[in-house]
Amino acid sequence: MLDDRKLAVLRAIVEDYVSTNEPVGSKALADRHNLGVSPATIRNDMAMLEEQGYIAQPHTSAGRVPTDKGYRLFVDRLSTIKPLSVAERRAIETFLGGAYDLDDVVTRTVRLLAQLTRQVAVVQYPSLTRSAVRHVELVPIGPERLLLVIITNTGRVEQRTIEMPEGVSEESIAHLRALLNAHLDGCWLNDVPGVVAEVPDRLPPDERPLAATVLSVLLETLIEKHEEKIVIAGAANLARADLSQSLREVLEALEEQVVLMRLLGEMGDPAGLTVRIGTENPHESLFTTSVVASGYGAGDQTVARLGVLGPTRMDYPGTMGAVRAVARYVGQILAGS
Amino acid sequence: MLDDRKLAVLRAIVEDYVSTNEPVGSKALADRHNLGVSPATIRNDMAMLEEQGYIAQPHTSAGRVPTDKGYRLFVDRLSTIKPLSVAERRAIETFLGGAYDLDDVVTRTVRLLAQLTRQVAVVQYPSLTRSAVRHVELVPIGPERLLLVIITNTGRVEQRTIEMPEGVSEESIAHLRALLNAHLDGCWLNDVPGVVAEVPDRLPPDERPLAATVLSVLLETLIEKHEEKIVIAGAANLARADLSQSLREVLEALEEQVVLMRLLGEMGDPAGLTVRIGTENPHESLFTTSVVASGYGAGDQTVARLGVLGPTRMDYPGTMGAVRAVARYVGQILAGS
DNA sequence: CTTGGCACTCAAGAACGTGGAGTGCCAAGC
DNA sequence: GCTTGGCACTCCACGTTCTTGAGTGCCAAG
Repeated sequence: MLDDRKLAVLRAIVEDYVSTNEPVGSKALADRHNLGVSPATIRNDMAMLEEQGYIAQPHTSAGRVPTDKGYRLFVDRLSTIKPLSVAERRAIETFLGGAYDLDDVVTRTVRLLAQLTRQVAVVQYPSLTRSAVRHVELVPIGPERLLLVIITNTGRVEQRTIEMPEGVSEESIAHLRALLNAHLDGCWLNDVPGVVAEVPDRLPPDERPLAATVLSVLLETLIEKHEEKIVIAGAANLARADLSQSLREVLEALEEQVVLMRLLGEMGDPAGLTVRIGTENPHESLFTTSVVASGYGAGDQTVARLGVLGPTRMDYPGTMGAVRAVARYVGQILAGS
Repeated sequence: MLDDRKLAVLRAIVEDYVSTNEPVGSKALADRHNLGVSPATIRNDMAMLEEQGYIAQPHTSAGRVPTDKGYRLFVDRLSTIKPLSVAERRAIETFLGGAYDLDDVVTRTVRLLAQLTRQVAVVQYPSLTRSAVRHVELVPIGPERLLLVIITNTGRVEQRTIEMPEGVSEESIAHLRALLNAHLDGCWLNDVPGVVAEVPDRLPPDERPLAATVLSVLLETLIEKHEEKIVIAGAANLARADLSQSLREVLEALEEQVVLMRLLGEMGDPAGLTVRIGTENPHESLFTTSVVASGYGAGDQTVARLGVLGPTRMDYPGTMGAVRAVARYVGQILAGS
């Protein structure tokens, strides 16, 4: 159905369209790529490609533009991920190497990705649910207040202040802290609720009110923060790409946490690269955009996702290379720290 | 030079232009506002206002548009800050009331402000330098690591991990912690370096290496985080306002931390409302925009700033009302928590 | 199957006209 | 001296028309 030459034509169309942003005609194709055939032949091929839905004309007597389906075929079968240049790799290393805490890693990553791809970058914080407790701390601050700090093995630190019942002794607090750490150290956050349920029983009755308060806040924190944090950068790059009328919709969508979550969350393969093109996206405002995303994490394990969003008319090989490289490098950083 | 009627005309021009987004002519003015004079008279007044630079025509035979100077006069002398409606006040209270930690307060505030004004909102985190230490905590995590947590009276919590020298005992850590808290509690962050300098002298020699490490990290944290954090929301509102060609520039400017800092930082009166119009802004990309900002803080003391950015063609009275109200309310929240 | 030729289509841009909102100026009126 | 209606003038916005040229589909010959 689609012989090699037709595929070559499709590839050429995608490449030309991406670089020129103008519908590409048969003559231009014959000139710029040496396909070894005449424009007329290419026209025949194009007619067939159009019939099958891989390309379309904005109007009669205009050149062809790839459809979502065309981009999909291009990504799946006609392109190879483009490795980064040495300079780019070096830039990543120096830029991310200087980070000194998780916040810093994440913000640097998102900016780097935006700059590298010249598109909108989206990075999800390492998820709590896929992390384990490294340490729990209870710090009295003032007579009736306590600070609860939870540190995870992904370097994330959550804190909440707690109003204490009156008349709680230092020892009770120390005792509870010891107990919590004994039970929770290394515990997957998913499992925390189960483990924690039995803690009050092991305490003397007079310490139970404190424990109840602290535990309810602790669980609340884990659940509420389950709503995971996402940062974006490079929104200005959207203005460069001429999504014109839909630009505002896209910007609005990007400000909704929920949409962003779905954007990254519903990607197929959790570890590898995923590309979602145009109408494949989960939200109507993003039908004119594509998303290239990847999981990342310390070692093999995926703890969160990152990616970029841009017009469907996007340099897929380059973008995919950048996303993959950044994801890997962030993984190394997380593993090493 | 400018009698009352001319000022009334200017006010009417600003109001009409803001609401219609079209150059306003003498006839429209006479119709919509009852100035008690004929269009011809208004034309004379307009000629004079133009001569003095308060208004301008986009081209001959078009209506008039306020200049930056015109807006300035309007803001300074012709308008009064518009108090929020009861519904709006209630919305602020319920929306901000539910916040449970500083991060939450700040993100809710910025979103609220964006929604209320339908513009881009900018909120600066309460600055460290203008805060005081409330508590310092040292938490051992793992055999060779320590977590340093600094809690300020503005609710901000900073944490850093520290690589420990080997063979440090629990007691040494507890000792250092006690000493730090004794010295630093209530201490202005500005004064921390001075206070901290003498701490090592009071320790037995074998605890000094630990102290040195911890103190250097502590100081580093205070200095580095001096670079203050800013969050924005509502960028999509920029697309609605038709800054058209400059939209991209504005978006780019908003992504630069430095520009944002200057935007809020260089405003005059630290406590009250400040308005900066068009070319009064510190960055060329923002010459088509105006900024309405205010300090906020617990009690009287200003610990940071917040504000909104929009086209110069902006509803100043309404925006100023919203910014002032939100700033006050955030102040109350900070004071109460 | 490929290719050159050819008639056809249609968006984009230039050229042109025109309607109307808005102005400045002037002379008459209060 | 300020205000006002009248009036000529300007010039943008908008619609119409024409032209141009890139690009197509089809066909008959190679």
